Amino acid sequence: MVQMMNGINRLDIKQLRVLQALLDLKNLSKVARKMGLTQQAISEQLRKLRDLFDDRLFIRQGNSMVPTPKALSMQQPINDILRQLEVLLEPDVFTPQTYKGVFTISATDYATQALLPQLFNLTRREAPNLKLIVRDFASDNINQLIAAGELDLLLTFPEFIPDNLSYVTLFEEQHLCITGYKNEFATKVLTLAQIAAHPQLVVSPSRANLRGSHDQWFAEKGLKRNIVMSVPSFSAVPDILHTTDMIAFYPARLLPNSKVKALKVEALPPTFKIIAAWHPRTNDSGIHRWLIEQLRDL
Amino acid sequence: MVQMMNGINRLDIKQLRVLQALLDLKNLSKVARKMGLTQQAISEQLRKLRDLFDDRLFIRQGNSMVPTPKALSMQQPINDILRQLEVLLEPDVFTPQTYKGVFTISATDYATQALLPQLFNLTRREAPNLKLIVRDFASDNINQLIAAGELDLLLTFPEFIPDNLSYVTLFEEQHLCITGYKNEFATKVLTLAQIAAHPQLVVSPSRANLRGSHDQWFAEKGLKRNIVMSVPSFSAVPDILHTTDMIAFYPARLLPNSKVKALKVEALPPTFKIIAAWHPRTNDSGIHRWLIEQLRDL
DNA sequence: AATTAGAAACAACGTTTTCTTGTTAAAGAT
DNA sequence: ATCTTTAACAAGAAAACGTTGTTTCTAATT
Repeated sequence: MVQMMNGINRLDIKQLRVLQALLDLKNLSKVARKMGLTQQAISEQLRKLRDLFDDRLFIRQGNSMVPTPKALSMQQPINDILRQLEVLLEPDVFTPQTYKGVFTISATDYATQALLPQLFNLTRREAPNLKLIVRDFASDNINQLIAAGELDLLLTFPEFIPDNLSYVTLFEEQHLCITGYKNEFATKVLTLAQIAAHPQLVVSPSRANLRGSHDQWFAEKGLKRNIVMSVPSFSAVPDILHTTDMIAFYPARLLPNSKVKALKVEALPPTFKIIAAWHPRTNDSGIHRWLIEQLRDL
Repeated sequence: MVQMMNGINRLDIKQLRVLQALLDLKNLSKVARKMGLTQQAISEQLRKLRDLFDDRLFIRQGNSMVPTPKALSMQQPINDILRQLEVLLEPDVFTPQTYKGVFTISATDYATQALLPQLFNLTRREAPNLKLIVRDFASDNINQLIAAGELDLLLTFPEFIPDNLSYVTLFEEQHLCITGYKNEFATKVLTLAQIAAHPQLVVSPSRANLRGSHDQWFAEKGLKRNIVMSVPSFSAVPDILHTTDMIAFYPARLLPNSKVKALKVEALPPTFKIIAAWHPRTNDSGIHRWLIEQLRDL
């Protein structure tokens, strides 16, 4: 790993621009004026270019400098390279239609069901060259993954995100009380006591236990829920309710569903928020901003 | 034409290499080691890059630097640009099969007939992307044209080329004495006196007059040629001889020709040289060297 | 919780590069 | 022949770059 001071390291973009201008104007003084420098400076750059390319490059012919074949042969490549450099420096306007890349989202089970189908649908149409990877939301090593850039976006509940991340609330969600569609329940409004007493199913994505997200809310009202079953994901709930007489609290956005129906209850549990969170380093990223914007508008 | 010190002029190839290496290694110290510099130097370059692109580019995450989306999006273009720069710096090996360009040859009437058909044939096969332009050889403004790069190569006689040009002799040519194929001449060897006395045609490309290139040679032998006609180009000679009883001195390389036949003469006029000449600035040009090589081998 | 190790950032200074002013030399143009 | 234009050469000023020395940050370990 020695400092190699031959070839590319001796070349400078400014020198390329000098060469380009010389090929165009064939006159050092004009190039100097164009670039806001003195003729002597251009002469010196030309000397270095000659040394570097081992070719005179331009031969003085009276009042104009005639390019050598070597110089002429470099014109096109130099123009190409300089144009690419300009593109590189242009502050990039994000255009979903042409954006090409892979984007990794970590989403909770709920977010996957409530948001991603529509998001996929949208991106297939609006950003056909964008590839999305969805990973399970594993709240323990989130920090590592997102810090290392292995995750680009989190779709989850506020309580799960580390506080060094940026985030926006996408929407508020309401749990409704549901049961299998053919279960015969009173059509009249149920009291919370009746609900609490009924055998019920909870979803516990993170830890497998018989505790539900609204236990606290029931407790405040002096009630204890009759939880008899716990599953790790929302997706199984309708199927289970369909064949049993259990009830469950189920996010409104995942309804309607042909296998279940909502029950009328005297009070609804507190709403909860769904947020999108990302690492602050991606605050200015076009793809992030666009995707988050789309998620908010779904 | 003000000195615009924003954007491309602030960027440096070395900085691009730093960025490339950072994207690869994600660690300033390692990049520094790889490039034979100190960590501090890389840090300073990164600072400038951040300023230039208005983006943090890399966020420190413990022992590694995580690239921002902006930095990631620049990886491919930067790799492309750097590779193109390397190609630019490689001393180019000339390969006729891929060479693309226009080459302008100024050739005398004779050279056009004696060399160019075979050269065209060869280049179509060996250098399919090379375009050749042939111009009449006008000896008075040759210097200007070749100095200005409007002519790449001259195919002519040594006496016509300015002495600041480089040249090689392609071959020596012999004039033969010819007449129309059905003319009834003695089959025995003709004396120079007989030739001189016979009505004859000369070719005077440059100045229209009744003087031929071998007048001097005849004069040395005390003879004066009976020149009765002058044409500006060799190509018309066989047609004219075909329908008259004239004779002419005609380059051996343009024979045989169905319309004329060579006569036996007691002595042949001096040979003459055909040279290829070019501007010294193109001494090292691949295409020049290749074409001249081909012409010598024809 | 304190310590340690690895790494980036900041600061000051020396070196190299680049640009400028001044001048010379070469090639056309008047 | 003289004048003008323009490239090249020279020396010094200014800017950029890289180095050593030091501080700050972060994560891993005790």
